[in-house]
Amino acid sequence: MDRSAISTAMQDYLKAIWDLTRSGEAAPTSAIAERLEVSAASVSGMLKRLAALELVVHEPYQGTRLTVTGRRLALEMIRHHRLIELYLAEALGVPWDRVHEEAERLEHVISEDLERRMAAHLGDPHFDPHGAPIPRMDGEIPSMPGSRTLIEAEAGAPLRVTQVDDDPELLRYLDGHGIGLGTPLEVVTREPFGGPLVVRLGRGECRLGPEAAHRIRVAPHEPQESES
Amino acid sequence: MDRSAISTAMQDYLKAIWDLTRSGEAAPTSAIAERLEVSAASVSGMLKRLAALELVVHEPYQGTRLTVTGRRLALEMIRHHRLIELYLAEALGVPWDRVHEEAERLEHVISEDLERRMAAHLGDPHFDPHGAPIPRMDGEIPSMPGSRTLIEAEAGAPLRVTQVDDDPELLRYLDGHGIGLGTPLEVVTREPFGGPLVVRLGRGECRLGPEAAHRIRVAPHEPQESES
DNA sequence: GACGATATTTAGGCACGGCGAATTTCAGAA
DNA sequence: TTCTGAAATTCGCCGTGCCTAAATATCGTC
Repeated sequence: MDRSAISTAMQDYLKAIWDLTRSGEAAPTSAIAERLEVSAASVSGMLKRLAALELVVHEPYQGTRLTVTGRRLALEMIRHHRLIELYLAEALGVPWDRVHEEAERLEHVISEDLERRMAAHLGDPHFDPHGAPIPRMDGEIPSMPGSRTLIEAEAGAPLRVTQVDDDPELLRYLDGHGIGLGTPLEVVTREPFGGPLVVRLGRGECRLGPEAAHRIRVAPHEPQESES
Repeated sequence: MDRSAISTAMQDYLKAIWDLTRSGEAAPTSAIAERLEVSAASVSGMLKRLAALELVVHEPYQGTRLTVTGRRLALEMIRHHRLIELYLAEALGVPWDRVHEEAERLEHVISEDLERRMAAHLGDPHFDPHGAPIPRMDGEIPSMPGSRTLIEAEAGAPLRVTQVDDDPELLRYLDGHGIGLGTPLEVVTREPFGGPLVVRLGRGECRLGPEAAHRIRVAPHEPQESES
């Protein structure tokens, strides 16, 4: 079973299911429908087709998981997507708020040969322009130790941005505040009840709503050595 | 009318019609069918749809031509295709016998922004890796003065290869004989009645069948200055 | 004016992916 | 336990897109 045997719509379903099952929970039909902006009826129909191809295990009324094959195909598409994003940003200077849309179309049509050439050109990178890990060809996913959302971060410690959501609107907002991947910052105060979060950026300060803070991940700026 | 309004199949029909009408003659339905490997009935059906969109003028039983809009779209795809071929060859080292296939899929999905970035990266090139002209954004097509097929070339004059057909099998064959774009050569003898053509390549000689000679274009190696 | 080549129309097939409405199932509250 | 609302599924259907074979029509030529 290889990717040319399934439609791009199916590939998109697999990607969505992979993402929704990251927590370990089976993906609810309604969540898939919301993600892909289609009706629940459409999702049920597609899940039946994917199950017939043995790409997912669909437990009626209980949710859906990927099979080994389904996971392999999902990761192949995600790998394509993130490699393309990074390639476009690095090699062609496409701004980080536009790479996602372009990659969404390209990911379905590049050959494995081209994928390898892009990866080699970039030095087999581990993270895309938004800090998301690029799955390796063997299915392993690089990790970023100590990474958590800005919401979860403690105040007063030196942090750096490790990952941001790829929503173009958020990315442009962050651009406007001088926040990018690797930007050092520190949580100053956290207002309760959904109030804003104040962060120090260089010599300035900046207030971020909880919506944004949820979609930014950070890690300690001076990572402590840990004995293995 | 922009390209997102028409399917990739329609885009392929427009490309084929553009190529078949280069001579000035309207494209016969059967020629389109042969080119795209579909039945004549399919072509008639598609031509009706393209005519309804005012992309072609279809004179029943007389052949088909592109409208101004149809030509614009056809050239846009051809421009994409050839730019992508060159980009893949130059930036990623894809061998010239594989760029066509990859470009055939990519040409339908790249954005205009990406097209411009690739062109800029390559220095706004005029010819693709097979020597085919890359249409400019304004619709002009770069020309290669003095270019003709190897079949038409006179014996004894210094020539250089300016263009080759993009058939992968031919390209690999030429690779095997050390013939590439720009390769200097000279016609030694031409056998009549479909016999082979003998060319001098550097210090060696090589026999080419008429099939190959038809698909290779050459120009004088030392172009004479002509007063304008 | 008849023939062969070419083209078109007709009628239909099939894959795909989607939807609304009706129905079923589940899980938690009463 | 029974009810009930949310979630999921099934059912019937639609529309697009592209294709085909067979029947029909047209063209150019002898």
